[in-house]
Amino acid sequence: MAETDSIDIPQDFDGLKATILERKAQLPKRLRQVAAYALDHPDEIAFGTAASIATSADVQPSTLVRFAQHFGFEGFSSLQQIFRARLRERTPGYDERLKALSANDHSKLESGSIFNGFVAAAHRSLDNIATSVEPEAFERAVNILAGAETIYLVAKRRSYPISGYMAYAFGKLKVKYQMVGTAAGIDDDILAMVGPKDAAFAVSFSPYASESINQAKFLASRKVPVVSLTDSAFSPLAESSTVWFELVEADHAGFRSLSASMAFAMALTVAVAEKRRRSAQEH
Amino acid sequence: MAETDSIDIPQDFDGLKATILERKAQLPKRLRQVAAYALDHPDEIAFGTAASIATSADVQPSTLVRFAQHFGFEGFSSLQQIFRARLRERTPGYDERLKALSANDHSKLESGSIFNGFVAAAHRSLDNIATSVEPEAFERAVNILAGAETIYLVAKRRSYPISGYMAYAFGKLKVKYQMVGTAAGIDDDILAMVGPKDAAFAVSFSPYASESINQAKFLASRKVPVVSLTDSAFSPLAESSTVWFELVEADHAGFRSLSASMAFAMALTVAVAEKRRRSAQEH
DNA sequence: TGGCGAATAGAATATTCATTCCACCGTTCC
DNA sequence: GGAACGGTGGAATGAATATTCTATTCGCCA
Repeated sequence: MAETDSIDIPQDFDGLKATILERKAQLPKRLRQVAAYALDHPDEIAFGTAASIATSADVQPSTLVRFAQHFGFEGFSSLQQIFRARLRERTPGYDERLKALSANDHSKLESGSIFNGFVAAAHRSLDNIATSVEPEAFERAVNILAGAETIYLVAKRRSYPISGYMAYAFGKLKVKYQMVGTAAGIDDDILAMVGPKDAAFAVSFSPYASESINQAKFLASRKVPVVSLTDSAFSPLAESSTVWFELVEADHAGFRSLSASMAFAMALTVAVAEKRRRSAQEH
Repeated sequence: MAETDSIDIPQDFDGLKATILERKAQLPKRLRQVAAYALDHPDEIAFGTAASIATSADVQPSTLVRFAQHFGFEGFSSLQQIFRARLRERTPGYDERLKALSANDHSKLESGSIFNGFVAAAHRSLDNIATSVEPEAFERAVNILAGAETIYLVAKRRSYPISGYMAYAFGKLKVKYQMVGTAAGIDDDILAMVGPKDAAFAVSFSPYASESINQAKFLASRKVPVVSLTDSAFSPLAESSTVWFELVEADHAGFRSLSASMAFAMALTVAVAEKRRRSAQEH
């Protein structure tokens, strides 16, 4: 029926928008009406049903289908997917960064796309963290750790580099800390020394290392405040935590980024040291 | 039937999330499963159908309805509205988003500016890395490490988390590696075993840890190819390296980010494993 | 004015969907 | 040990949906 120029069916919202604007002049009355409505109310298209949209746009449902088919889509539903994808991907700055990435010539080489992928994932993670971490909670976490005598760092496996960095930075900043879980066996001895004046920072992402979870539980049972960083509100870590942060790292090829966690760890570390410096000055 | 406590039906996503977390412990198995999925994949709930979501969450469609009713909603559809509203409200415009960043911002609170600073520094680092790393050099580095029998990881202090991550990832990927510099004293013994079939990856940023430099020199003298990551063309590490990458991390308050280095390390790790997998398939 | 083709409206249809219902299972409480 | 109960899976149901089909209208040119 309609000439299915399968070559130039718009694949994303920007492409669709461009195509619509291009052909807008040649469009029949009702289809133009739909075009205008679609570009003015993209959210409605994304969420509404054909019937509800038709009513809003003062058009028949069948017109929507014809509109979609006119642009090469199979039907209204597949057109709608474009509008939905637009809302999904709506991570700020994401498009521009991706374009900048593909502009360099990494992708030409075999390993290049892997490199690009991880840089992009790191960007996404960072975009995400800025909105997901609540300033008040962060402030509370800083207060807890700044008030502690010794800060216990709990992290295993994939999270270990994070506590590793914090250990280094705390050392430089003359903040007393103790890593839990470096060498096997002595963890219990270390944990036996904790007191209510101390505090802990725990990091664990799915799949959660059972030792970290247990150690956090133990600390909580000893009335030691626990600040934790994890990837789900349902993380078993959250139960044992006084303050916890949900941080979903973007991934590439199944390997999750660590960039957001690292940035968080750095900020927390420095903020704690800064807080201590200030309160020391006051006395 | 279900006691419709019409007073506390969550009206927005945040309220719903709070309610879910509150009752999480008392939830039956399947409902908890749905709860976890819902909070971890809100976009899927917003756009998917009950059937598709049920499949993804490994649950029956009816369970979704029961879940919704359990929280006071009439059915799944009305619950879904909450998730859709969440996407609607997300400020779509780019400039609006910037406004949101500074308004919803951390900088009001004491520690907030520190947090923002580190996230921004991480972004800058990542923006930087994409242009400063040459694809050809990256490809060469991958080839060198992929061809090695054992990969020696050299990093101290601030760089240690990077090699720490690589060690974890290499372990998962079944790539033979050896960390140099974990415990004091045994480094020499470890290095005594290196052969020309091996390769090394060294990381060191200014101020360069002298041990890392010396170990890299030693490796080079043994004809072991060294891939290195450092922050200056004048780095003493560069002299001993077969391939080296200059990577300047942005800093906040004098603390340099690690995000770019981490992204680089991940990319390198996965690219090496991928290369090995492919060449293994060919034979 | 008359005729022709594209465009449209609106009913008809087939599909998909959320919801309901019921039988089964595992616990808990007499 | 058995009854009661909340939780669960899965099929049945009826509503709602996108799409198709056809009669009608509209715009255009002779």
